[in-house]
Amino acid sequence: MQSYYEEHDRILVALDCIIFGFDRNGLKLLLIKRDFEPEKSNWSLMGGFLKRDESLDEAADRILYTLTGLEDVYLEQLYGFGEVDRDPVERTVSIAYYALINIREHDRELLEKYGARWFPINELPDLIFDHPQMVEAAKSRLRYRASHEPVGFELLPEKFTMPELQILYEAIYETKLDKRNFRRRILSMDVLEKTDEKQKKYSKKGAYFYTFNQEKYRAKINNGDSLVFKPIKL
Amino acid sequence: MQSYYEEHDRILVALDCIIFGFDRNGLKLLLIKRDFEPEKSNWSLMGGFLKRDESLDEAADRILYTLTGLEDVYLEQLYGFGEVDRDPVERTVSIAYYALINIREHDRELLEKYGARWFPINELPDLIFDHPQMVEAAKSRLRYRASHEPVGFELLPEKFTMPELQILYEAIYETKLDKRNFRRRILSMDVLEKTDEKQKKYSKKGAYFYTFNQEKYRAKINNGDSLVFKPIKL
DNA sequence: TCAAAAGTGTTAGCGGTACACCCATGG
DNA sequence: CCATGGGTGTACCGCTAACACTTTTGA
Repeated sequence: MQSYYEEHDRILVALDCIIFGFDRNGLKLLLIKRDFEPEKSNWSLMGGFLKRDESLDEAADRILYTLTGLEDVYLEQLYGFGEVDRDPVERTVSIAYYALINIREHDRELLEKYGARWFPINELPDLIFDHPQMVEAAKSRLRYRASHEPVGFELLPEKFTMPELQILYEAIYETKLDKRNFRRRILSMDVLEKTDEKQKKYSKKGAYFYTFNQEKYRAKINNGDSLVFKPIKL
Repeated sequence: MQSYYEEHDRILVALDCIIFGFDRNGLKLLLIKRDFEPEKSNWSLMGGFLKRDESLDEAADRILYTLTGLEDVYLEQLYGFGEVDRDPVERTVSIAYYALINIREHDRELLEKYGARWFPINELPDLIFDHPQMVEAAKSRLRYRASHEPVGFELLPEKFTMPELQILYEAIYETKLDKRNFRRRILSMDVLEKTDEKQKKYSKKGAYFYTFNQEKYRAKINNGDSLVFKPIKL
């Protein structure tokens, strides 16, 4: 009975990406200047439409790649936004994804091409449609994830210092954390490797670089060592 | 530039509902016998297609109402499933929702009409398409929600006993809990009202009925009394 | 009177949190 | 030599988890 399928509405399925980055000044979001009507030249999340021959995840990857030139980055589906009037032109459903990328590693030319800019998370411009809701949902999901899994490292370069990691967590949770307790907690997870190198850019003493040992983490998880990453106080 | 929209693919958007119920024998899922091809007469989640003039939430409400005759029940969006070949007939994206309903309150005639049946959560028949994944996702979401918010009460009648509530939590977490610790924890939330009535069906002594005080709960939340419902050990 | 489920308190150990001083170095 | 940020240890408190007996009453 193919006809059961045929009598229903076909709808535009969009994808929108909330792209997080981080530097020592805090969390950032990558936004673009929309280059078509309506809302042309207003700030928007990077988005696109789902093609018939690609999965939702593939489409999200493609859209992120189009803007940043990055592949294999952390990308997680967030929520489906489907109010009838969310797009004034035509009925669309949008599946929002959020991405965590290393803010230093993206293709500057592409960013320019799309009129993209990094905005501090607390100084966002007005966004089109329901994009502000999407951003809120993404912030909240990021907080949840970061307290249960080591996603924070996706936002940092390969080598990072404890003070940097702490600044990141403070930015995600919008709170101050105690230096000693933070270090203890993170190190007790036993998935960081201390290097001998020091970061001397931001202090005279210098801070040791650490790396995240992904294999060690996976091994723990597979061992059933549940809850390696304990929730961090809000 | 309307044409920017026009050049893209329109796709069938489906919705599927994972419907949870509960009785003293455990968690149940409401499944239907699919009545059209393909996979006709195989077990399936209750589903339907999104109409152009309704939001995703409205569509999910409608689909749930169609099967159960219930309105205003707990219904939360779960995840968007969008593999290219998830439906062999035509490309569809399905947004899964899960519902928590009181297993005693649904329209038996409707259930019969759709060939629906309650299955114990651990004795599900083979399900079509990617529905097994959807069920797994729903179980995991339910566990998360139940440890952070008082959603468990959605699955119980207005009046319920402590032993019943405990059985429910044990079913959700698939674990045994200590009676004394459980009661203390639940009562410390201070949102249950003890009644003078006793449930005498299941024991000679009888167990007191309690009711959930929704207003008290909301008041607490609005007061910023965060984390009223402490996570329950896995 | 006894079987079966309901109800009730205490304690020990662990983990979270608060807290203050020394270290290394470049300017 | 001093200013700046990096690095370290301890003590208390509260919460979690472990644990066993009494109560009620229908059969």
